[in-house]
Amino acid sequence: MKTVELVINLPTSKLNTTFTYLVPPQYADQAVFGKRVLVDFGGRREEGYIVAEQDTSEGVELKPIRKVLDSEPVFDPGLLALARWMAAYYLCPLSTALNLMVPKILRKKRGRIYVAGMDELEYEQLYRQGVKLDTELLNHLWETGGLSHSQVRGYLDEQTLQQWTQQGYLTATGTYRPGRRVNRPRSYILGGFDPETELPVLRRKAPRQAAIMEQLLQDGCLQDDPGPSRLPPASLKALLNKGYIRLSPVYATEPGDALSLTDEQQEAVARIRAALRGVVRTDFLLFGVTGSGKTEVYVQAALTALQQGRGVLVLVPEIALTRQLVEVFASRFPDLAVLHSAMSAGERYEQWHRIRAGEARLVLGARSAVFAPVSNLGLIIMDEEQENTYKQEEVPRYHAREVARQRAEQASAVMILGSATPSLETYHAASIGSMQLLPLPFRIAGGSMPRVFIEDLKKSFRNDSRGYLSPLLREKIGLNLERGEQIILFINRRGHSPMTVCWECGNIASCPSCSVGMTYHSDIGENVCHYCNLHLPAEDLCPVCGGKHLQLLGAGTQRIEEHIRTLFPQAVVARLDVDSSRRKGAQKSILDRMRSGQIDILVGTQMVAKGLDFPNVSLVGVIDADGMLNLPDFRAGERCFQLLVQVAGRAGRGQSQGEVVIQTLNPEHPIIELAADQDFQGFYEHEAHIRRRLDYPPFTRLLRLVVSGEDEAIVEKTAIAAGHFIEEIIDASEADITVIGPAPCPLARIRNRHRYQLMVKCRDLGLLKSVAVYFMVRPLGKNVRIDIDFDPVSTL
DNA sequence: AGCACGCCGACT
DNA sequence: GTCGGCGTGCTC
Repeated sequence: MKTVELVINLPTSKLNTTFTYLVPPQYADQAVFGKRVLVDFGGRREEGYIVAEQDTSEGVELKPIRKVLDSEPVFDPGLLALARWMAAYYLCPLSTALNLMVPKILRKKRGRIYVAGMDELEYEQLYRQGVKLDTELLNHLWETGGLSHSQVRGYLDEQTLQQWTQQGYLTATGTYRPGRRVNRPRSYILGGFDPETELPVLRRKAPRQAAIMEQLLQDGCLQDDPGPSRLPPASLKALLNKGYIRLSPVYATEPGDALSLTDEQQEAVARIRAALRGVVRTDFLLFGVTGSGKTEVYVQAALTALQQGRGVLVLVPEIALTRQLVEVFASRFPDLAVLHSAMSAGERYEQWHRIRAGEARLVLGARSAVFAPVSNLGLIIMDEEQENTYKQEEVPRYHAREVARQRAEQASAVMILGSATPSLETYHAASIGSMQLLPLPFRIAGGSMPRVFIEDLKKSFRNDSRGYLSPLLREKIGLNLERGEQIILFINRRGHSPMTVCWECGNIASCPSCSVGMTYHSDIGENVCHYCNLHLPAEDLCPVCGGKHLQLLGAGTQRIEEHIRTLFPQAVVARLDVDSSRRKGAQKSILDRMRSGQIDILVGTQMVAKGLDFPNVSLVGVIDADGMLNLPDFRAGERCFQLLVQVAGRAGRGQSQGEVVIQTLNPEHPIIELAADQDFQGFYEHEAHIRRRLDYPPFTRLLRLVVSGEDEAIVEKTAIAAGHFIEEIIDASEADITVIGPAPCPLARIRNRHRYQLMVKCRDLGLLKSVAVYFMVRPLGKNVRIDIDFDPVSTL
């Protein structure tokens, strides 16, 4: 008899084991690796993932599977191995990790199906207890494994159906057959076809195929768009089968005839190619300043892997902020599959399906694309590897970089991490030789690095206290406008102003459920909490004392935008932040207007710092560098450096020399000075020194425990108890573990939950895990939650 | 996750 | 004397 090993789809690590079920003969063909099935588990109906198929000698008492839910497998053995690794590394339920592999549309059941809530034997018992159901219906259900709503209605009225479902005699479930796939255009090219001999034959026997071939011979390429003008599918299929035509190849350019590459690019490409051809896999750090031509190296590496018949995965922080990279890939690789969050579930599924079917061998997407079902993976490229968006902040809290590294290892694939400002972890790995460093130190367009001015706000405030722009920045903006050049102003805070203070009672408007101030948003006239997104109307009078003297302190993008408009009424000003680009297409329209020169000054949050390439921008102003520097997070310095270098890189990408003005209260701060010099090496040494001394990553492993709950006293008590427990482990093992805290999180309360955190530092990952396991297996108490985060990126 | 089994406090 | 708290263990 056939049996299957199942992972039950319930979110507990306790179920990271498999259960064996019997496959009734009628399901033998359908119940295969990677599909989901419905089973009786612990007295109820649950879903299980098939992770192995076996045969067993008869006589073993096993429960049978009830139904096969998928029409096609949702993961392959490689992805299962990756999920297993995630479950072990991040200590999450295996089923939760497997869920990540399944496209969302396949997580929603379609076509409601009713199955019997009991088998024959169980029914006999019920019958003896006086429960009388419709035997004919039950027999039908047992035979077929499930009937549709209308079929069941053939036996029962709606009310009885509802009643029986409620009592558990019937179970409503469904299958995971997705909706219709969206047809997408395909292009075909000539296969093996000899017009001289084969065309006349075709004309006689299959005139429609002949017509297609004539068209193709004439144009060289054939586009088949869905819709009324669609080519006859049967003819295309016949031609494909004969090998006369082929689906258009994956790449447009031959790897040989690369665009002219610089020496450094050639060297990088050569080393990546060697690794792709070699036996020992290698990870690379492609370290290149903005404009140094990383993209072309990616493209060449991808071409090589595809030529070897291997798949390629390209990961980007966010599709919307990486449009230029996406466009390059889309134009060079017509069969690229793109996965992003703005797509409908159906569109994503269509892409997922193309990847799984091997139709698309190159996949580009954000974080979750690391789980795309690419087979025979040869290369993973991760652009802007330092970006925090690669870290998922919900369970499982994985980091796509680490998952990618693991996937590359399992698939013997090459990995390239690309950045102009690598994370400390990655650069450290490169400097100790566990990754190969590929430097691209120069801008290829020949553009020089921008000239950076550090403006001491203390000094300019003494001279002129008006507004948020120093006289220097104001003057430079004026000059730039006269020259008809564009300007980017960067302020890492959205909204109008982060603080509303009452000068009569001293009250500061703050969120009722979080321990943060409300940010005033002038466009909607509301106060917004940036943590729980609560909107409250902004009042004219103080809500506490009724006082009239409310003042808005500090500035965000909206206030800077208004300020600029009054200072430079002749200029066209636009704002780019999540608020201004929330409406669909709004962001694209702002960027297009910027590109075509309709906008003179673009004010924005870190969105303006990333990946934009506007040749006519010759001035970048950083309104407030200190806000980034003084966050209570050990990575604040690193983040500040990265943002400053990135935003500075927006200046002078065209002909003229770019200028950058950094406004700060701490002009001598090493991070500011190093960023002004664009001195990554200096920054690395500076920051690595601090991290080593304070024992922070990359010199140790970090585990963050957040205890949260509505009752602050209980939360504090639990956190302290947790701390004591860890201390005991430390004593017992005499290992080098350090515990910091417990202490209230910098954001001490979010959504009405008080939060305390503990940081556990230890070089030995195994030991850190044993600490975490304790808290996972045994939740500490009622009304308190403990969240576990390995390698946290934020500690707020 | 849900549910059963199992050992200690306030009550019809 | 019971009813019920949730701690521990199990689900093929």
